[in-house]
Amino acid sequence: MNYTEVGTEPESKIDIILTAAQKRLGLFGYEKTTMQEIADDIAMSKAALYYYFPDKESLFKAVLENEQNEYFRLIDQRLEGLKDAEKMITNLVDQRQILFQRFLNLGKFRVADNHKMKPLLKELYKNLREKEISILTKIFQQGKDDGIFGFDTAGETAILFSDMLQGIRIVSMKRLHLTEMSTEETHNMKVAIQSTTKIFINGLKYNALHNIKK
Amino acid sequence: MNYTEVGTEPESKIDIILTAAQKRLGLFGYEKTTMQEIADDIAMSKAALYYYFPDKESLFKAVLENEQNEYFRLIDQRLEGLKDAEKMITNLVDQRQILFQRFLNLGKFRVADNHKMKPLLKELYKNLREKEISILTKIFQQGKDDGIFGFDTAGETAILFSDMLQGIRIVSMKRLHLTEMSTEETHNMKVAIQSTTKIFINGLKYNALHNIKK
DNA sequence: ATCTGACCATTTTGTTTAAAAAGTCAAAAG
DNA sequence: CTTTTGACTTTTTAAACAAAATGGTCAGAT
Repeated sequence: MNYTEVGTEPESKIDIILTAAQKRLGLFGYEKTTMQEIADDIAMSKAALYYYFPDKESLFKAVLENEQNEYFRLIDQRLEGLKDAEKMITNLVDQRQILFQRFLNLGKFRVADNHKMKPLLKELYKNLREKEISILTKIFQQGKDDGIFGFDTAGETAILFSDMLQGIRIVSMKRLHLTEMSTEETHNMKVAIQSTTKIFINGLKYNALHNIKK
Repeated sequence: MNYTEVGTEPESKIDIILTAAQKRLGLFGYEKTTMQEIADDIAMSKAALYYYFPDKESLFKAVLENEQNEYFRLIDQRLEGLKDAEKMITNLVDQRQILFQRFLNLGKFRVADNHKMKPLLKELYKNLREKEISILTKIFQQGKDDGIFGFDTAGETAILFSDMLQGIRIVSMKRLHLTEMSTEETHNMKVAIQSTTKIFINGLKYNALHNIKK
């Protein structure tokens, strides 16, 4: 099209590429998506893609970074205005669950064929974890300042909690077929995570009541 | 040797085979251990192994079942005489950690190359989990009866706790090289598990204090 | 009843070759 | 000057095949 669309922001070329790459990644995963296919999808030459991104990895890294930013944007939005540390935690946990669903659909966790993707994902995941722990640390610290949570250090507690959530997710996943995940199974996982979160929070409350530091 | 050793139980052939298989499994894992090698280790022909075990899988399954039985024997021993539910839980967690170390050395969790072992391990692991949950359920129920724990059902709580422990273990593992595990890293994992256990237990105590069912 | 060497069947591993995909670049288009 | 392209090179994957290794069997020896 040689005219600017009306009533909608003209997407930048980079965004067009990212969107196409995101679709392919979600449908087929990293290895089953070729640069040529992405180029064809948006009526571009493959060489043009390399004008915007130095290599395939950078392109898909950008796609995943987009996803990640969107997640933290939503988290901020959800936590905005909340004063109660417990509510903030449960909200974050819920949102995390939604992100997880998206990443599932996005093929991020298609463990089967992500041999090549691993180094890419590792770095990205590390970043995700760090940011999440940073948010959790603030919330836990606030809960301590308000006198409802008790623990030694907020940072360590945040790490424990984050790892625990991640662990339950993995264990739940392992118990079913990696290819599919029914709504019921998703629900069971959600309940498990919520129940454990509840107990964990109550554990911190117990500590506060009994002046337990560690 | 054609004489019976003095002062020591003459090991049965089956035990000799199992011991050799266990050593190899610990050093090299399932796939990197051949029946021929085991046979050579104990100066036997490969065919003789097949006289005692119908196939490779059965042999290694027997090895792992041995390990598992040993674990539960130690658990029973440790819990014997304990009345306090909290102490029982922490004891079980400690013992579990030791089992995990052994299984690590034994190559059980060498995720890298256990493609073939999976069906075998899956069944065995399911059994381990069920027994463990059964023990945990009893302990939790006792804690509830004693009025120190609060929850809806002991069984569900046991499952949550078991999955949580397993999850933390996996997450800790993932963060380091699969091939090696230093004593420091082992220690960190142990601390993480103990801390989380503490918080979980306190969460149940909190529930008891506040008459929370769910 | 226990064990063996020789044997078979299946899997795994290497090797070669062809196709596909990643990545480059000089030059064209606007 | 920025963006885009077709033609090109290099690297990676896939297929096909042969060779080696391994699991498993069996008649017969001890």
